[in-house]
Amino acid sequence: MTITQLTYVLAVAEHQNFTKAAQKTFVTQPTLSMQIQKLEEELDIQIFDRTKKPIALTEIGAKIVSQARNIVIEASRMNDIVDQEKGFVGGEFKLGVIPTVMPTLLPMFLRNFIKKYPKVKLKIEELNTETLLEQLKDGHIDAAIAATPLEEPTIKERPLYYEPFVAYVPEGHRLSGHTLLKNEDLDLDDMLLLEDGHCFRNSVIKLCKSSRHLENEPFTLESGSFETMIKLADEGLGMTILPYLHTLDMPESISKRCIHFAAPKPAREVSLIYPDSELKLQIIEALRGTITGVIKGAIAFQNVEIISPKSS
Amino acid sequence: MTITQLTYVLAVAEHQNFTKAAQKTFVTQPTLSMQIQKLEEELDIQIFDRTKKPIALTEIGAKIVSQARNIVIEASRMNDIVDQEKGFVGGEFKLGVIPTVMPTLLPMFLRNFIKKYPKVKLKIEELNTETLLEQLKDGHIDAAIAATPLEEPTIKERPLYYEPFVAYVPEGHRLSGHTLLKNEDLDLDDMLLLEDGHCFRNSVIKLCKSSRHLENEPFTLESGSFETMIKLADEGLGMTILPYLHTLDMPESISKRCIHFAAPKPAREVSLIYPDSELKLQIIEALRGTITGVIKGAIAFQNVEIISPKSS
DNA sequence: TTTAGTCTATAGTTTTTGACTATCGTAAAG
DNA sequence: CTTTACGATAGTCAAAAACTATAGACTAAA
Repeated sequence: MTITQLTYVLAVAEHQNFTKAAQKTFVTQPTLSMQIQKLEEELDIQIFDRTKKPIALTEIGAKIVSQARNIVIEASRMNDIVDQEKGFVGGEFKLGVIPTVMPTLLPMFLRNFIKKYPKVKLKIEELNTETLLEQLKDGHIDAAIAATPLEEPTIKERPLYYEPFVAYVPEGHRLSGHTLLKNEDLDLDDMLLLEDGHCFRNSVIKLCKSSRHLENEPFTLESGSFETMIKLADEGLGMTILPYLHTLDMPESISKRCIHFAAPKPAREVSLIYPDSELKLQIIEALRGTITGVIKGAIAFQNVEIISPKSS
Repeated sequence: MTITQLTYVLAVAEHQNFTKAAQKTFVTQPTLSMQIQKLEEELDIQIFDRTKKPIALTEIGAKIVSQARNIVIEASRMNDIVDQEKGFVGGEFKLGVIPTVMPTLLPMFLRNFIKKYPKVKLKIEELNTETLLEQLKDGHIDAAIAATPLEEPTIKERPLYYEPFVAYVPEGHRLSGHTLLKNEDLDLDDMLLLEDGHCFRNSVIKLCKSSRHLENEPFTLESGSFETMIKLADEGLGMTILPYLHTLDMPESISKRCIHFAAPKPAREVSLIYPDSELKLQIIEALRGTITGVIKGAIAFQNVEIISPKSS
């Protein structure tokens, strides 16, 4: 049994296809076939059921794969140890980011980060929280930025900052003219929401405690971007809630209609999350350091009330 | 990096000597030298400091070795998984046993065990608790039988049975003639103890709560075997405490001088202990099953008070 | 019912590497 | 100053891991 064989097994288990797995592991398909056969022979057990289409794991195969993953994770941690010792922070690093954080946070720290850690090949993907968690668990991404707390048992959370919610209230709206809002002022009925799948949507729904009817809305308008929602609000279709950082680079004409909440301000906790295998911890720490560094200038610590992103 | 290389590293780290490590891993010394060099080159780090005599780990080397151990343990667990699936219980298994349990428990279950699991090559060694724990931690033995609770963080305990203490009171002793004893009746002054290093000694000292002077005894007689202690007691040098199983195969002439304790009987907890890596768990389970099976016939469950073996 | 396409297994070959024997170099011990 | 102990190096061989080419099985479309 070799670590290489185990990575082959993991690749096949993931792609359910020898050919694709071979590409992903940068060997030819026969190589991969033979090595897996050899491992099966050595353990004297069938890992894959090749009669099924697509190829499937046998019962014992599933256990083998799970253990193989442990071994491969432990093995790759060896490099982490060495890197950490050398003070080297580099290599490929895949970061997932939720859509409502992506456009505001990224420009703030990315330049700093790649300057400070030029050897890290950062690959950033925009994904919703659900997909983020899946991909963290199966190792497709190394870490992610998401709204927390998520209370996932195998995922660790390191808070980065607390971002207050800000209300965007168009002219003529019943709340227009207020200087400070309270949670009780909100009503789901005239609230424009992000489309389903955004965790920010859940937070806003939670915020509107006075919600009368979560289902059976006669009609609702939902959009995928805050910019659209602001436009819809200006059309008189209601108000909306924005995360604070989104309000920073707005033209005066729009930002003047933003109303803050009274303390404790409702806010979302934005965290760096990663699997508890803690691979590439030195890069995760580097990311966290950079982000908290730049964010300090933008968000002063305030008296906040954290709104959980979890639905229900 | 291969698993083989890691086992070589572990062997060298353990023996602090390439030649011995090579013997233990069944390869020649140059093979081992080269593989370790190759690993050091791959990681671009020095694992061993070869200038020191005997050879020493570098600072980073110690971390590497620790992680190598993790990987090798996870790898060997792969076999466990396969064995468990096949219902196969076999292979070499090293069991440590404390001296005061060895002669009584072993004959009771050994025959049963090797009959039921003929493929297990059981290697049994008599060791004191301290050595037992060391060797469990560094993997020299797979499991052990010892008096518990030990409260070792990395060691798991599975109680096998509770063995009451029995007093051996020679003719003419102040307690002779009693039918039931109480803890308060005991006095360290006329108590014959096993020599230092036996955990049973600690238990007995704990049992004699009324001990006046743990140190500065004018003179004490200590022996390594219960048989000697019985003889010494018969010579009028005091009384002694025996574990219940020891009293079972005694001639009537001796057993008639054994006095039991009143409930709750002081007793020792005898457990199967093993590292929390839980390697060879299926053999450990097999052992536990066999022992608890045979012990049921010998020790009825009774109202007992557990005396910890830890010397406080 | 062919036929083309998709996948995995097999055959044959080359390259890599793990292991061996023999021997050297060096540092501590006699 | 030699001897011994121990790790490194050189050179060789065999096992094994990789590759290319292709066969065989199965699916789905013509």
